Amino acid sequence: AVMILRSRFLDARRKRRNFSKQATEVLNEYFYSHLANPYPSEEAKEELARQCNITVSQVSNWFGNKRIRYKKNIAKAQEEANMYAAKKAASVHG
Amino acid sequence: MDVQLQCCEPSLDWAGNHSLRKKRKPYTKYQTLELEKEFLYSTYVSKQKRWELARNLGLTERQVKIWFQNRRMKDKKQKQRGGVGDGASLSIMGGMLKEE
DNA sequence: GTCATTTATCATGC
DNA sequence: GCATGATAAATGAC
Repeated sequence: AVMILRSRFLDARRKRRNFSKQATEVLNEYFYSHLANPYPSEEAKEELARQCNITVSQVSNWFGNKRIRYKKNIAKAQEEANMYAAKKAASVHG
Repeated sequence: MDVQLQCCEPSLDWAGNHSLRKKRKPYTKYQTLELEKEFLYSTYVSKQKRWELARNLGLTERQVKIWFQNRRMKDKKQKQRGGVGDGASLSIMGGMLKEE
């Protein structure tokens, strides 16, 4: 029980703040200019962290979330496109 | 939002299908509590203890092993982050106590 | 073993 | 109500 209380304090989710607009801009700029390989090196992460005034871990978190969510949106958009393409094809032949 | 359409170059090899991966399944409070309890005694678990934990908690030995690995990483990360006393005031404690 | 990830989930912001 | 940042399971490189 005591352990749970301590974990509540250590859990930073309960005090999450959105990054500044400038920070998000810097991160997005790097992400989309390295879209072929959006995996910044440790040095690049430190530089990004310095520019954005956040920690290296936060930079890693941001890129992790960005990659999976970007990929998911692409997949969803593609799925939607295929669905409407199939619907159109069916209506034409029907 | 990531509504930047792939107009020219959809060749993102890094976005490969890892979809055969086993889905993440959160552990129960009891499972986590027992694992944390054992972690207090030792951050490394013996093979014998690992077998017992797996059997008692309905987990595989691999899951117990990986839990301790992740838990050690979490512990290291917390220690790097300057310990427990991060300026949290005691007044917030009251709100937490009645949650459990 | 560590450690950077992937992925789902959690908790919060708005 | 989702967008977003952080964390919890799970994998794989080394």
